[in-house]
Amino acid sequence: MTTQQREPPRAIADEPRYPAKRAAIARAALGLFVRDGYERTSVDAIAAQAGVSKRTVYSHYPDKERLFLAVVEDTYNGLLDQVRVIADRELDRPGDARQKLAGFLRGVAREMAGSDERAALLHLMISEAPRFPEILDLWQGRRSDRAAITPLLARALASLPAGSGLAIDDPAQAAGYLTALTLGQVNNRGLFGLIPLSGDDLEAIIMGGLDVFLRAYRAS
Amino acid sequence: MTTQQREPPRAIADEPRYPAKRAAIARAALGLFVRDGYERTSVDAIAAQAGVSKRTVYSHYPDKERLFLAVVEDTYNGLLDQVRVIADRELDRPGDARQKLAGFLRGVAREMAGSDERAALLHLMISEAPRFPEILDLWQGRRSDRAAITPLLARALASLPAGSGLAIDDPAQAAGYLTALTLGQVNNRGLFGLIPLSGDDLEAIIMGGLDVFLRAYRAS
DNA sequence: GTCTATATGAGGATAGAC
DNA sequence: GTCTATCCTCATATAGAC
Repeated sequence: MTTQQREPPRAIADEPRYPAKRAAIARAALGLFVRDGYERTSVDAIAAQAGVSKRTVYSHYPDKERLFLAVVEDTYNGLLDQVRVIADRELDRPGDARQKLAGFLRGVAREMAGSDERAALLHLMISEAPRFPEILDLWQGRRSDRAAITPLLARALASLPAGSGLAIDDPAQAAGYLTALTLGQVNNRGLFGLIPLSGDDLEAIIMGGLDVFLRAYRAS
Repeated sequence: MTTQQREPPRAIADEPRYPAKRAAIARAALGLFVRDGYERTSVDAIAAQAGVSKRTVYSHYPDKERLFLAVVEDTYNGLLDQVRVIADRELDRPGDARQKLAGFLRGVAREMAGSDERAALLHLMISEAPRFPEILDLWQGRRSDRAAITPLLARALASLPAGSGLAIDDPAQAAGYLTALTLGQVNNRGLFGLIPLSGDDLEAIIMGGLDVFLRAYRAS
């Protein structure tokens, strides 16, 4: 047994490491899953779309289910990471409550509805959740350390200064209502990414809902 | 050609008339479709569940797609009919605005979330909408003469007397916000029937959302 | 990368029951 | 003459083998 000079990419049981091919597979799988759903997407089609052989797919992922869960989880976590970035940028900067909340909600709405794939991911998750308990866990934050949207809003609402003109006694509950009035409306009107919403639509929905919220919670 | 004395159930091309069997098929199909989704439900399973042969399924419905659309449309229309009944009972009776709206919204929420099949129907419609344009039409009211929920609320809001304590200049828009705060929340929290909601949950969501709405639109 | 084993589904067809 | 039970064909899928 001679010692090896170079370490070729090792093929460990289920997870060889050819990052480029793995990424191509994941991208192809995501695109097809969100377009056609889990059941109607064949591993053959994913391999073809990724430009690899089916064998290569199965050398990176043990089976179709785990490929599906992996790409959903990765994409969803990426979306939550983006939400975090938007929160850091918009919620902590100077300005009145309306400006801060509008900046955050607009940013998140554009992030969700702006890209077809991101928008359709939520639709895919809802559609397949009954058959994949892991997706329910993801949705409810039990499978990720990323902060979800409503808790971020709750924190922002809780930290509003006294002079903000708002009277919020239960920030978590209020954040739920604000989400329902804005992002929830985006999801419902767009049927979770099914019906494309224009930037103007998004703006009208977000700002209209935000103003209803502010009227309900204005200090009197 | 002798005239016939009795008219046996005629087998017209696609639609013979054995109402009992047809109903059994429709019931079985609905149950399996909402539980497993369109793709994972086989016509064999539907036939078995209905206690008929597969051939009989195909003698009542030309193919799986149209069976699916028929049961979805019938069930959805039945749900809208129920909403209409609740509206007639709750919205037109005496009482203040809060009582009337609460009665209506609570009734609709219970109708939607109370029965597993009714709740899961919305989930099924959303899930399969990308592949069935007819479902999008149904959802958007282009395929049925039934009034949808938000227009009923808009009419109720528009007819509130001046002394109601509410100031609503755009009833249609306000109805949208009220729906988002109440029934939209029910759908989002319960993931469209995926997560069961107790009666107490429903009550808290509906009344909380309604009170936010009333605060936002109170005459000042 | 192709080839194969195995399974499952849609939809049609045939033979018999009542 | 309509419904049931069964078989058949064709297409397509997963997963593994070479």
